[in-house]
Amino acid sequence: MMALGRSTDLDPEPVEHPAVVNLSATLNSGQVFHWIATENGFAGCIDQTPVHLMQSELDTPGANRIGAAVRKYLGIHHPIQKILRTFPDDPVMLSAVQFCPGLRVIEQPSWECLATFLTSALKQVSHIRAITLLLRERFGRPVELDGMRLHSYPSPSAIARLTLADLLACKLGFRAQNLLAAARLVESGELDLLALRDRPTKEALDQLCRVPGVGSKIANCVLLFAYQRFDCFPIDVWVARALRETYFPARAKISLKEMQVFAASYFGPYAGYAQQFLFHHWRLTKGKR
DNA sequence: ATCCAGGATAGCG
DNA sequence: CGCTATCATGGA
Repeated sequence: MMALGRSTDLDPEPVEHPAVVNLSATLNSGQVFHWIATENGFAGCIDQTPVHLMQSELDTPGANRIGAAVRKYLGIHHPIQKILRTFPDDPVMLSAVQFCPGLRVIEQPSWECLATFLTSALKQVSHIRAITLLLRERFGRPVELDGMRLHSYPSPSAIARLTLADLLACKLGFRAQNLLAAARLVESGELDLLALRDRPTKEALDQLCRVPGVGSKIANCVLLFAYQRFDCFPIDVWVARALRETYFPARAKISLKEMQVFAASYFGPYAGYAQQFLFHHWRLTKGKR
């Protein structure tokens, strides 16, 4: 519908730093799974709105005239230099940032984020992507963009009225029941994703963990990627590996709890942002994928 | 063929 | 508290 850089709405506050966002890295760094590469950018939906994102438009000087929804989604307003300065000054952190300085933590719609990470459990990024695109195709709202047919993520109510078999047919496996239960919790109002915005982090984590299939890791992902709680530090297999090998090299075993305690004190107020650099770097260099 | 993936959880000691 | 088996599915 609206391409980058065509918005006419006034922006009273110019972007503090020019947008130095690496679009492809950001959209393929395991925080969002539905963007489709095109000849000159990426096509997908921001919530219900189809958008064609282009690196070239992010790089042009007038980038602060990019549509407000896009700016918000991509975190273009994040004070990235300031954030980077809060990171611990160690060689591993440094090389992770140097590996991909344009990586950003984006801001996703809460339901979409919760649902996709529910389906992410014990799955590779490519699998999560396949599942997400299937769910969108079958149960999302179809929209058109530059001759392409895209789909928004299915709403809680759309999923709540499905059968288990519908979801199993999307390769969800043991995650199907969890997604169905989550959709019904949101649909019934028992889980209020809007209200989470105003709750303290600890309480929001507890609320999210009441959803079957959501534990510490996924809850932290949702708070980080949807609610912009930059101190939240999800620990998946890759980050756990990075932490063990880097900060506890002599120890045979290190518990998840120990790593959480360490991360909370070591990485600073933007620990979650640091975590995303570590994850991206580790997965792409140590994972040979 | 075997191992592993942006995990969570029940059951056990 | 910590440890373990188990849960589907597909790519490497």
